[in-house]
Amino acid sequence: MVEEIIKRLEKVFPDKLELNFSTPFELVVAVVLSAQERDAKVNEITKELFKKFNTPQQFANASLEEIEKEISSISFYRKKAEYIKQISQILVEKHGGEVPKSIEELEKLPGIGRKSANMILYNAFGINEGIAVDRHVLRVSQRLGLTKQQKPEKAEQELMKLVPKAQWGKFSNLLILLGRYICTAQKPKHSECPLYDLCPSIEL
DNA sequence: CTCCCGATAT
DNA sequence: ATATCAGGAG
Repeated sequence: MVEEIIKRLEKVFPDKLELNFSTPFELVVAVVLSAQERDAKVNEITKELFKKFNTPQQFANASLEEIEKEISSISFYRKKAEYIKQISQILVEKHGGEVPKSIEELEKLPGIGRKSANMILYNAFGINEGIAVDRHVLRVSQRLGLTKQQKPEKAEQELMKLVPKAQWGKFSNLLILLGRYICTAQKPKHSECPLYDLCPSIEL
């Protein structure tokens, strides 16, 4: 079931995020900005933002106001500016300016939770330590009958048993795109879905 | 569970 | 008008 899902989705979607980034650190910033926000919007903002600052050192030295100004059209921009500055300071002071490659260290960063940590590990470093379960992955997994859990952390535990470890990151990336474009929250586009015939939610 | 927060789809 | 959006912290 899961193998078939991945096989079909791979034909339609790429195994990557739609967030633009050129370094692991840029991905960290983009992921923080993407909370409750659309990727297109984040990309609009990071395009200009990364011209001004794109290293932890630069963000750590920037004032909160400078950062806020660059991202003010995004949701929760004050909190996000604060997180980005704090993360930058921590990376400079405790990680030699590098993004840590463990889920424990990533989760300690303010504004980075389990979902973001998983997303960064796979998409920056190719590491499969967990499955990033966001709203899309949760919704699509439930509709496909892969889990009935309502909480992302619980759903992740169940999904990790169903999906081969080597495919965790890919699975998440593919389900996000399916959820974004086809298996949408409202009015899912069943007729365009590559998983139409194996989805238990359709003939209800 | 509430707050953070603005843009956009419906 | 208002519901929702690639969450996380307190």
